[in-house]
Amino acid sequence: MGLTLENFLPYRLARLSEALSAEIQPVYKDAFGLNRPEWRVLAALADIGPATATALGHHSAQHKTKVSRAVRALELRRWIRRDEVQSDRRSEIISMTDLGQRSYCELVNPLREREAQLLKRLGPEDREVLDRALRALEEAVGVATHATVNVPGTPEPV
Amino acid sequence: MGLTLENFLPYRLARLSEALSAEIQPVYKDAFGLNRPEWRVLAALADIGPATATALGHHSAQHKTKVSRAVRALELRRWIRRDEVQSDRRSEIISMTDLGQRSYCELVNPLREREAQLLKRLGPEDREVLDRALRALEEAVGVATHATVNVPGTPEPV
DNA sequence: GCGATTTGGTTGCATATGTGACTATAATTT
DNA sequence: AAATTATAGTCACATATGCAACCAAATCGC
Repeated sequence: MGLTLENFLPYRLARLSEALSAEIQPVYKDAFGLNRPEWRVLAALADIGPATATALGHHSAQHKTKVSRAVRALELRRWIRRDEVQSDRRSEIISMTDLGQRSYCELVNPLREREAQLLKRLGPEDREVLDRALRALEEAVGVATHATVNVPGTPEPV
Repeated sequence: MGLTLENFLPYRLARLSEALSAEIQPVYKDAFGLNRPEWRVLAALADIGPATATALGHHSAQHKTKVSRAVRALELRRWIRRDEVQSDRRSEIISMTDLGQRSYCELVNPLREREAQLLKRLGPEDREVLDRALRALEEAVGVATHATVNVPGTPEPV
């Protein structure tokens, strides 16, 4: 009759996600005082290079208000810079400053390490399997940032 | 140099979790006005039967303040009831009322359906693989509610 | 080329959540 | 058994977040 929370996929994913996040968070939070939206914007910027806030939001899967606030905070730190774009004066191109670059580099290694430690707890084939499974799920819920085919009935998760 | 958000496990899980949650949420939110902590407490209660708030928190992987607030809200709805326990007057045993039972039943079927629809988008072997992968990860981050062996170096998540 | 609509981004407000302090009771220590 | 410590649960407060309204600029439609 019941549904058994333990086996309920959304619950399992949420629980896992929180656990992983709790393992990762200290790296950007305790050492640098960043919050998650800020860390993500920075990472997105490193991934795709100078871009508009909207593009960063897409690439980091975040609501535009989160991006807006994160961008302001990172700008105050002088980790990023905004430049007007003359062809469209509504938007601005966001890019990392040198300081931002350096900070990101300091940040990214510990993060990679943590992830590696995590993955090391899985066997090599488990890592394989996990990656395939996640890819399938991402496909199924239409969450792949790139190469999204925009299936008709699927509302964009913004 | 970069870390490629797309391939960063914590990010992938968080994104997936949010997407799934967004698919599930309408069922308990729009139709019943429940929020996630409330839904989870109810589900936990259905899973393990009458229990203390602490036990429900463990079983639903939620902070005690979330549980506390959810319990109050559900009590106001008359979906659950609290009974004093004479052997320990600090805690109280929480159980579902008849109304709560009925409501839960109405709730659980649409939720199962949604999950089924989701899983249907994966092939049968993908479902297999996903389950195995998640189990491995749960094991790796020490998040299994039951049968937790409490590995020495692993701090309890709450 | 002017009104209507869309898009990029910000902000006010209401809600959600975690932390730490707190009350009350139970268990442990001595 | 008195004193200490631990546990169950609640609450006040600070922060985080999403929604909706908003502004400004660009695009569309005729």
